[in-house]
Amino acid sequence: MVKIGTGIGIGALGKATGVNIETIRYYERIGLLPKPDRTLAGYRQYGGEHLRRLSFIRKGRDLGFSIEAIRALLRLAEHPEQPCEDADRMTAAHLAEVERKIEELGRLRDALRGMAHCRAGTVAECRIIDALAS
Amino acid sequence: MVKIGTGIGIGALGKATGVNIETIRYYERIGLLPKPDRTLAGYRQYGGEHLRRLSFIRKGRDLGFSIEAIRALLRLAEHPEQPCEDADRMTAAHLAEVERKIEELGRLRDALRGMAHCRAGTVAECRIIDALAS
DNA sequence: GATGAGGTCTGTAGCGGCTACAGGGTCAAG
DNA sequence: CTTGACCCTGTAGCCGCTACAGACCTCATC
Repeated sequence: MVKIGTGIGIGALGKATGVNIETIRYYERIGLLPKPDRTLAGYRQYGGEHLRRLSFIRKGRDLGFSIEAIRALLRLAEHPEQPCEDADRMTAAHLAEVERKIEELGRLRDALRGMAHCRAGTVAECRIIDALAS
Repeated sequence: MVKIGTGIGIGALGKATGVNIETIRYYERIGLLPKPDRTLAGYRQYGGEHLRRLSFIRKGRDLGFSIEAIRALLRLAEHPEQPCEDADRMTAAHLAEVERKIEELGRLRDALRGMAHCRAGTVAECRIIDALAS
């Protein structure tokens, strides 16, 4: 291992953040995670800043924010003196979207519950098939 | 218009079923909807069977079934003498998946509600950014 | 018969957010 | 010196569409 400065490899970064290695490389490719230094052999070497940034991304993804939303939130986080209206607006919009999806899925669930557990016997009298075919 | 037999065009089929024209062609391409006859000019001509089948597909999609699930359900619907266990099992599995998603989104909603409506003022004290960065 | 508006055709590429290879290089331990 | 774990690049695939470009066809109107 040829070390240039101190840092961790992509595997360690992945373990530390819970992000798949391939995903980390993907984030680099789309410019979400800055390109790290490389060892002489060409291995990526990450530092604390990368770790923090990738954790941020991971948490944002876990909360369901889109990549573009996270990009915007990262830009905001880099400018602590700015007002946080934008972050608030984005979160509210995302929350509304999540609530909308919950309602939609709730309606779906009710529809599915209403037709499931068909004990008719054959497809000819099956309530499920019938619900779709009618 | 060169008519061969009687049938409706792709636009009329789309309107009748609420399915986008491009999507109809897509369904044909992936073998979900059988290839229709063509007029001499090469226009697709759909009949009642296509209409029924596409409605079935549409309803299945509205219920959130995957394309592959719908393919299986269509095969079932074509064999009315068979037992409908499979349809029941698929619906139950899908219902469970929908319920799982609802719970997951509920957790997401709670997390977002807990951090939203940040009135801190600047990003430096923003609860939203903080939640992601910490 | 010319024109224009709308419908339709094929083929291909793009979306989001990864994920999965193939085919190679690198490194440390035994 | 070999083994096995790690890492590299580049590309293609997943799902379910959607959006073109560039052509062709049909019909109503003048």
